[in-house]
Amino acid sequence: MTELLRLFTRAHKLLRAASDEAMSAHGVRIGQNLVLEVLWQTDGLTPGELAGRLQVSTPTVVNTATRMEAAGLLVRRRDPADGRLVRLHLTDKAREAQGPVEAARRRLAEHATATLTEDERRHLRSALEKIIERMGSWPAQGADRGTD
Amino acid sequence: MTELLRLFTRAHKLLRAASDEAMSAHGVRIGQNLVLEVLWQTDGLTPGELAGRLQVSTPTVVNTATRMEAAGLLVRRRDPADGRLVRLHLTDKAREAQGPVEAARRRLAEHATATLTEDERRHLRSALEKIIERMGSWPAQGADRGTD
DNA sequence: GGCAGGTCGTTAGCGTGCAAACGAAATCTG
DNA sequence: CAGATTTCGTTTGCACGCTAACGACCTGCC
Repeated sequence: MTELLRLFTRAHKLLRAASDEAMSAHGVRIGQNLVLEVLWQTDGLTPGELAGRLQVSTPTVVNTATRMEAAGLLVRRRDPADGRLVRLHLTDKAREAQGPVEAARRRLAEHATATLTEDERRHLRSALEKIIERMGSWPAQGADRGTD
Repeated sequence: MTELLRLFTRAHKLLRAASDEAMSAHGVRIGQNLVLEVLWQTDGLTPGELAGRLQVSTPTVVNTATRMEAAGLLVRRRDPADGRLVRLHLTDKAREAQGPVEAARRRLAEHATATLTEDERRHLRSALEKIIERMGSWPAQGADRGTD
């Protein structure tokens, strides 16, 4: 039964490594991809907003943003109306990476599930959704953040 | 399609956090669990052997072992026959944790999949195995990558 | 026997996640 | 209006993965 957890860990590690490797070719590391996916849709969010959408802690977003800034993927701008806020804006470089990065991820997902039938993929997706849903009711988990 | 990767990441994060939280109550952190699972079966392995079994890099095992040593879960012993080797031996504390930790993980796995039918769990397990199998053939993964 | 090269564990440095402590800015109170 | 409180981002310090560089040890060859 707990072997399911092990399988999960193993599969995730492989997928993560492959994903990182695939995106690195386009100047994007795996942790930055989450941020990009949101900012490609909605530019100029704050670290806190991003953290909420990504279900990640704010320091994680801040640190990732710092690395992305160093990598020339985004710039920080102080919100003129509220001096506490910082708005993250993508650079052209980041926008140009969208196509290639999304394509790379699509290829990866297809490769990983190549030996699954369409039906199996649907089942997998469904099972993952159920698990995610279910884990919201884990004692120490659902308590605070996560309002998206 | 790539949403499957996102679901995977999300589910893994939730499971990992819950797992860590569940085991921390017994003095074991999530990264240490992999090492323990192997050493509970076969005590006295070297970092390199562990890394091989766990499909993890040797430095990862070394660092984890250092933390586990500090936590009183294992001791390092130089191999008398081969001075390069270090053998990792569990302490009583680590052996006593086996029951509780395994029980906690079993509870977690059952909780996470509580809304899945037995059939769905089997499908999930099968899908994960196929993905793991499949990822062995990802370009940069199994073999070393040439200059392409 | 001694040195070259291979095989170990370790260290250093980085990316990615977390929680807790901190400082600055806005807002709410008296 | 001034002080307390709340709300932000950031910093700090930790866990856990990785690669690359290093140092200790063993082995093989002369």
